[in-house]
Amino acid sequence: MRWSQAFIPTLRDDPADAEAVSHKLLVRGGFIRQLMAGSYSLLPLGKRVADKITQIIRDEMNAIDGQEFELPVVHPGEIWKKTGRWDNVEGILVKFKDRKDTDLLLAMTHEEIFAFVASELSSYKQLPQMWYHFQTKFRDEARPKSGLLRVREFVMKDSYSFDIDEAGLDVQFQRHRAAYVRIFERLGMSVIPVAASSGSMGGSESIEFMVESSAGEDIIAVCSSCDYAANLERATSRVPVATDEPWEGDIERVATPDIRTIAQLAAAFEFASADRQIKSLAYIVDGQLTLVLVRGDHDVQEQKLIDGFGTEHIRPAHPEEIQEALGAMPGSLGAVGVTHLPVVADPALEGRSNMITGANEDDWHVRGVDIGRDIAVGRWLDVRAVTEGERCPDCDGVLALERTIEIGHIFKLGTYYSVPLGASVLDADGKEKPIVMGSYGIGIGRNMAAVVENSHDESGIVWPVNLAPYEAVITVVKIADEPSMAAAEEIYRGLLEAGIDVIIDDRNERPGVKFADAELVGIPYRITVGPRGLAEGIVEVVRRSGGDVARIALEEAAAHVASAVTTERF
RNA sequence: CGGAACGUAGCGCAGCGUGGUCAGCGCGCCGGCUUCGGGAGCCGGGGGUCGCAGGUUCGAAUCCUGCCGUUCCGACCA
Repeated sequence: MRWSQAFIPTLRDDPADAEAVSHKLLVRGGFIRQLMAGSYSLLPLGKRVADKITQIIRDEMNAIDGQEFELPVVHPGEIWKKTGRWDNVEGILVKFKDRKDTDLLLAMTHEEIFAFVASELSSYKQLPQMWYHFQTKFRDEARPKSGLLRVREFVMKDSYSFDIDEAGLDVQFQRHRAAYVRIFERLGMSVIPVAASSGSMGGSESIEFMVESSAGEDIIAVCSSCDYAANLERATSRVPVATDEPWEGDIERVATPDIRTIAQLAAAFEFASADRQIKSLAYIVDGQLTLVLVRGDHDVQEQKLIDGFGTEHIRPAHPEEIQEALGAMPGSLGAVGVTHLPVVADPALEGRSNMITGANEDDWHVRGVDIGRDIAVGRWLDVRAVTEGERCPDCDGVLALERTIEIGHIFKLGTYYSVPLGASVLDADGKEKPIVMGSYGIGIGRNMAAVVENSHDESGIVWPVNLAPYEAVITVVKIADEPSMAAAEEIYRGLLEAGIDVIIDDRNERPGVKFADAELVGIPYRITVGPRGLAEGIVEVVRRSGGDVARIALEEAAAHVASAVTTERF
């Protein structure tokens, strides 16, 4: 490719509406342009990178016996009604009608359609199967942001496994896990697989693949000394066993005028430090007001409530609802003596005594509370958000919290989709059994952005050779100088013959402009050809990553760079 | 969905308070000359229904109303 003929619209200034580094650099480097909120056009450079990511994923999917499909992006509503998602998925699912007034939708994922195709399977002898495709998804996200990191329309590689039983699913799940680790390695990212919440749509186990980034939206807890890592949505930790000072006798009322918060109470009474308090939160769970108790210095992780109760219909109760149910306002709530409402408590409270909590009467608390004796806990449920510095649940290490981007996610689905869609086979005994499914996704654009988040400097993007839109650029310092052009053309031909993705910068621009563009775009190797070097028979080879400069004889330049590029590919 | 900000040339912005040569600047773009190893200089150009629609006014980028769009914080995110 000749740069003078290429459409590579680089910009000097950051786009005004970009915040994330990857967003700024991908726009400035001429990789993407926004069409509307959460929707981007891939320009030639962006398309080249996306294709390389796609090919790496395809390789690895094929390596675990995946078979590539291509399913439609517009689906009949009917199929989604069978699994319930037509009605259950709120907001992000775009529905519309065709001219015959048939309900249609834009695919936000493809479980239904793959399961529908899989209903053609009839015998356990045909299993296992592993199917995948690269296809556009549309999710009408309430808040797209950060360029390619969170969009509404995007291409995802999603694969689906089909097995006769859980044991088979385990195998496919583990194969995917290993394949994903290889994929992210080849994309140049150090990935952290973490245990994740599987959401409410079926599924027993899920692993998210996270990469550290300040632009990320997820927080994970990582152990300093073992391989424990989990999304904060389900991370756990060991809480040191508390030894409560003994309290003789019954609970005692304490007047606490105008005290509404844990901190105020702790400040007011020396016996009421936050870890001695019981925080009582009122949630509406499936329409039922429910008390959720955690230690005063702990916070509730709402996803744990959702997972624990198995419903997404959870929200904090309104003050009026609380007043009606408990006779007091938030700030004075407690579960002592509460038997008419479900009470859920975090295990960190188990066995505690001599605690203090709200009296369900404004301006009053009670002290001397023994959880086992005084509170009718209906269910112990880990609902607590882990915090930085707590002890690892698996070893003696300490947990650190890290902000991350989710770049892949694998799920065990079970029979959630196969049952309603009739995807079943006969087993060896001639009995009909629903196919056990798994689903596994990687977003192409988000991965492109994640790589940029992790690999850039002040000058621009630093692509790994595996993803670079061009692996080498030949920068002709002075195109009017005929020996320079001739030498550059010679190297160009040599690299093309060696199968290197090369672009020759033959623009009539000043050298500084070309250098800056090459760095912004992030091409791994730059060969600078100019009169100064040619006078000595050499050209310069600059490595984008690290900036090493090598002076190479003109005749050897193409072979030198071809060899460097080839050894870096994997 | 709650809160906030913004919308003027391809990009980045000023101008709106106190309506009237306010249609402007920088970069980019086109032509010319000089330059040419880190985002050149000079000269000359092209380019905008001031997001859209109403309204107020003799007169609206500027004031009022409505709408649309984009971004940020939060909620949400199979």
